[in-house]
Amino acid sequence: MLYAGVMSAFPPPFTEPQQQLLVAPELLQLGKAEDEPCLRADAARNRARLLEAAARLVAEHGAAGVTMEAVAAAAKVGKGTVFRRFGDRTGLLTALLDHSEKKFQAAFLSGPPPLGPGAPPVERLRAFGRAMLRRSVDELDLQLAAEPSADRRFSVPARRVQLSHVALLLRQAAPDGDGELLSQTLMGYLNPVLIHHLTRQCGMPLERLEAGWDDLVDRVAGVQPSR
Amino acid sequence: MLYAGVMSAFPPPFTEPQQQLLVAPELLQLGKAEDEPCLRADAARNRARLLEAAARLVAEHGAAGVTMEAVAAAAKVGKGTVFRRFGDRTGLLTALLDHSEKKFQAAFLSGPPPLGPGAPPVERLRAFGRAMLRRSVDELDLQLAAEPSADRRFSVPARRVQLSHVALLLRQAAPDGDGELLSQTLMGYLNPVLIHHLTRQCGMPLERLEAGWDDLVDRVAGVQPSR
DNA sequence: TTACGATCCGGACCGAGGTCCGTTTAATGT
DNA sequence: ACATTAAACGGACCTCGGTCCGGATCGTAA
Repeated sequence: MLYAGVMSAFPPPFTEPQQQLLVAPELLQLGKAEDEPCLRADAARNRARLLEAAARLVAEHGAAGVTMEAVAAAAKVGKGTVFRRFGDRTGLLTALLDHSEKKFQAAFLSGPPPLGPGAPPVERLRAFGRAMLRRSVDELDLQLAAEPSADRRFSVPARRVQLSHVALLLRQAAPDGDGELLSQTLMGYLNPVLIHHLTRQCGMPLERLEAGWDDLVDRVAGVQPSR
Repeated sequence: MLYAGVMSAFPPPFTEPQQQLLVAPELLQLGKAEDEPCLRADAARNRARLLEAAARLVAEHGAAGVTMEAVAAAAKVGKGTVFRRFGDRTGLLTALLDHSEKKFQAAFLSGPPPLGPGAPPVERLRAFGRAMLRRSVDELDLQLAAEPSADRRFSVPARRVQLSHVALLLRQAAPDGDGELLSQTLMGYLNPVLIHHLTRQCGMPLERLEAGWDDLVDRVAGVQPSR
C-alpha cells in the first residue's frame, strides 16, 4: 500500500470532464462524458468567479502568474475549491481555453468548407493545419501553460477529437498506410510546444510553418504536386 | 523585480553541460560545451556517488522514486550538492542516460552501416528510427521521467544531435522540401512520450511502430515502394 | 417550515523541487 | 608548512501543487 492515497482525490470527485465535446463520446471511445453535471448553485457561482479570476490573472501577469492559491484568493474562495472543481492546474487552464476549443471544433466538424465538410480530404487537412497553427500562435502562452503532464498528454479530450478528425480525413486521403500512426505524426507537427520553439526560439515566420504543413500533408497523402 | 531570484541559480553555476557530445559543438550551433570542467576532487567523488545512488533508486523504486532528497540522502550528501551538480531533476536523470546516449551517438555517427555512414540516406533513416524505437522501449521509464519541461524540450543537446543527423540524411533523401521542418516531424514520431502512449496505453506492438516508421520515411522522402 | 443527506467549502497540512548563504575544503602559490 | 581563495558543501528555507477532513450550505421531501 505504498501509494495509497495517490489515486482517489476527494470523496465524491466531481471535477468537470475536462472539456465539453461537440461529438458523441461513443464515437471516440471516450468514457461517458456526463455533460453538465448541473452544479449546485454555490458551486456554479464559484466556478464562474474562479474562471473570471484566472482570466484576469492571465491578462495581468501572464499564464505563469496563475498560481492556484492566487486564483483562489482573487476569487475569494478556498484553495480546495479550485482543485475540487478543476482537478488540477492543467484542468483550470484547459477550462480557460474551452470556449475557443469548442468554437474550433464546431468549425472543423460542421462549419463551412474547406475546414468543415464539403471539401476533398486533402483540402480539409490543409485547412485544419492552418487553423491549428494560427490558433496556437494566438493563445500560445495559455496553450503552453496548459500542456498536460506526459502521462495524460494523449488522453486529453480535445486532442482526441482533433486526432480522430485528422485520422478520418487521412484514411480518405491515403487509404493505404497506417492511419492511426500517420495522424499522430501530423498532430505532432501541430504540437504547441513545437510551434513555440519554431516561431519564438528559431524565429520562423508563420508562413513557413503553413507551407511546411501543406507540403507535409502532400507527402503523407502521396500527392505529387510542385515537387 | 517580481521575479528577482528566478533566473540565476547559484553564484558560480557550474552544473555540467547536460550531456557530452561526440561531435564538435560548432557544427550544431551549440554554445561552447566546455567539456570536462575538471571538477575538484570532492566534487567528482560526490558526483559519482550521486549517480550511483540515483541508479540504485531507479532499480529499486522505479524512476518515480528518484526524489532529489532521497538521492542526496542515499549518497550521504546535502541536497544543495545535487542541484549544484545537475541543475535540476531532469539534469540528473539525463546524466543517468548519458552513457547509453553516447553509445547511440557513436553508433549512428561513426558506427557500421546501415546505422552509421556507408548506406544510402533512406536506409540510414530507417535504421535510425528502428534504433531509437528499440532504445526507447528499453529505457522508457527513465526517458519519460527525464522529459524536460516544455521550454527546454528542443534545446536538450542529445535531441539536437539527433535532429541534425536526421536533417542531414533527409536533405540528401529529399532535397526538395523544408529539411528543418520535416526532420522535426520525423523526430516527433520518435518522441518517447508518444512511444509510451502507443505501446503501453494503446497496446501496439513494436513491430507496428517500426513498420510505421519505415512507411513514414518513404512518404516523406518521396519513395514509391509497395504502395 | 423543518429536517436530513448529499454536496460543497475552507484552509491547515504535506511532499517535492528549487534557492540561499554561512561554513568547510581542496587546489595553488610562497 | 602555511596562507589564500575560488569552489564546493549542507541543510534550513521558500514556493507551489495537491490532499484531507470537520464544518457550513444547498436541494429536497415531508
